[in-house]
Amino acid sequence: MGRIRGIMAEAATPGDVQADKMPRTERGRRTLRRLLDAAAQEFAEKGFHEASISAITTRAGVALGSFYTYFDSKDAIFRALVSDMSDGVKQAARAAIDPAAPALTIERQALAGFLRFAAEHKEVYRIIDEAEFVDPASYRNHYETIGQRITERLARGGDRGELRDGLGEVEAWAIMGMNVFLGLRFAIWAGEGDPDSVDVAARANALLERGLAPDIGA
Amino acid sequence: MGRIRGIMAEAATPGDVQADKMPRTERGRRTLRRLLDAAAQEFAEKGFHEASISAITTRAGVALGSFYTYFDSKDAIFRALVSDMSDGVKQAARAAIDPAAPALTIERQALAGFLRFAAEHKEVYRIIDEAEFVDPASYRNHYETIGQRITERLARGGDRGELRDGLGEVEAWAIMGMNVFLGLRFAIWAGEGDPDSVDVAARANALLERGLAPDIGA
DNA sequence: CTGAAACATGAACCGCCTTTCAAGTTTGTT
DNA sequence: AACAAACTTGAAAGGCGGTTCATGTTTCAG
Repeated sequence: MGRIRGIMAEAATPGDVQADKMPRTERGRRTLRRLLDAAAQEFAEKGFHEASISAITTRAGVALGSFYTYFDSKDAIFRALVSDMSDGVKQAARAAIDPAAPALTIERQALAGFLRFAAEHKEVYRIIDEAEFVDPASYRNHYETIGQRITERLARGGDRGELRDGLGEVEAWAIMGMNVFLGLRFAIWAGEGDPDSVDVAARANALLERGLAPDIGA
Repeated sequence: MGRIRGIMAEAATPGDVQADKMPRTERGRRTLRRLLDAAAQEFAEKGFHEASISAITTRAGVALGSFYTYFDSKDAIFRALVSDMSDGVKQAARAAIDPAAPALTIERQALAGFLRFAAEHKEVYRIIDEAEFVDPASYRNHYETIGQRITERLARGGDRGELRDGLGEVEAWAIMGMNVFLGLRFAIWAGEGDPDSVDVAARANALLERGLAPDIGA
């Protein structure tokens, strides 16, 4: 389960910290992991600006000064989290997909996987969303990467005759926006009487399959 | 064009400020308007936390202390802006719609109107988005209200036989997410070779009309 | 014209939080 | 064992920006 698990519960991976700050002992790796876990919680609960480094170090059970052994700044740890979580979202989606399935089935699986992931990792959702303001480049990169992947899937579906030809970036972003907002409404803000992931994904998929039009002959 | 125009170029409306802070003279109304305009720019450029009240008052050509004649806090002026801009978005969408048109046409008009509005008022987009973190209640209220409106339109379309029956909140949020992300990608982040509002709205509408499926007999 | 209310001013207060640093402790290697 | 590098520590520096306030000016009703 890759990097999310990595950051959130196990070992941190190289890309997350500047090279010169990478820990070289077991103790160092443990401290780094604690800081990242604590930061994920703190940022998720308070948001970037309300979160304080001293609260992060307290949560992590580490001295304030130790923070700067691993990160150059508050921004740096936030970026590390975003980068890791972005990878996590992508892997969760990929893991939910059966690449051999028909194009529409793939989209349904991707959405259902995303909804499940969002419900289980609300903090990921919030942190990536806040990156729009704290670390815009990462935010944009996150969605552009996902958009590309969907665009490719649509093209492949077209080649196979399972989808219309000529589908492109517009349709990909439409699908992505659909997925993100359904995640916000039915995973993050989920309420009592709301439909579950599977139902939501099925309804959204019906929309993708035949649009809003009445059934023929109905 | 209602409140956006109101805040952004003309008179401020009562709901935007606490009752006890409402200006009672012409001079006061002028100062309030300058503060709101300056704040819109400042928040859009810097984001809520990087924005400073002293920068807002400088922009507005007003003394620092005067700010507190009109607003209790930095949060308060942000909330006032969000509330106003939220109304502005809704009115822009409503203005773009011909209520007598067929259901799908209405959705296309709403999207095209939104895209045009977003392109012209990028600051609105950013400020409302940042409300997710600065003023979550307003953010949620904004999207829930819009979601309701779309839900109603879908139900009416169903009644008229122009759309499938049984469309509801899931479909409404799917459409809303689609619209928001298309706005982000093709209005806010618009690049050189990108399609214009009309093309994007047309393609999105085709998606709503018939989904992704191949044309029958193609 | 006049006085009270509305509004304007900007220096200073205040708390908060990021970041630094010099001194100490632990780890791992030779 | 012994030493260098890695790591830890928490006090305090250093800034910054939101908010207050006492004083001065403008507005406008009577």
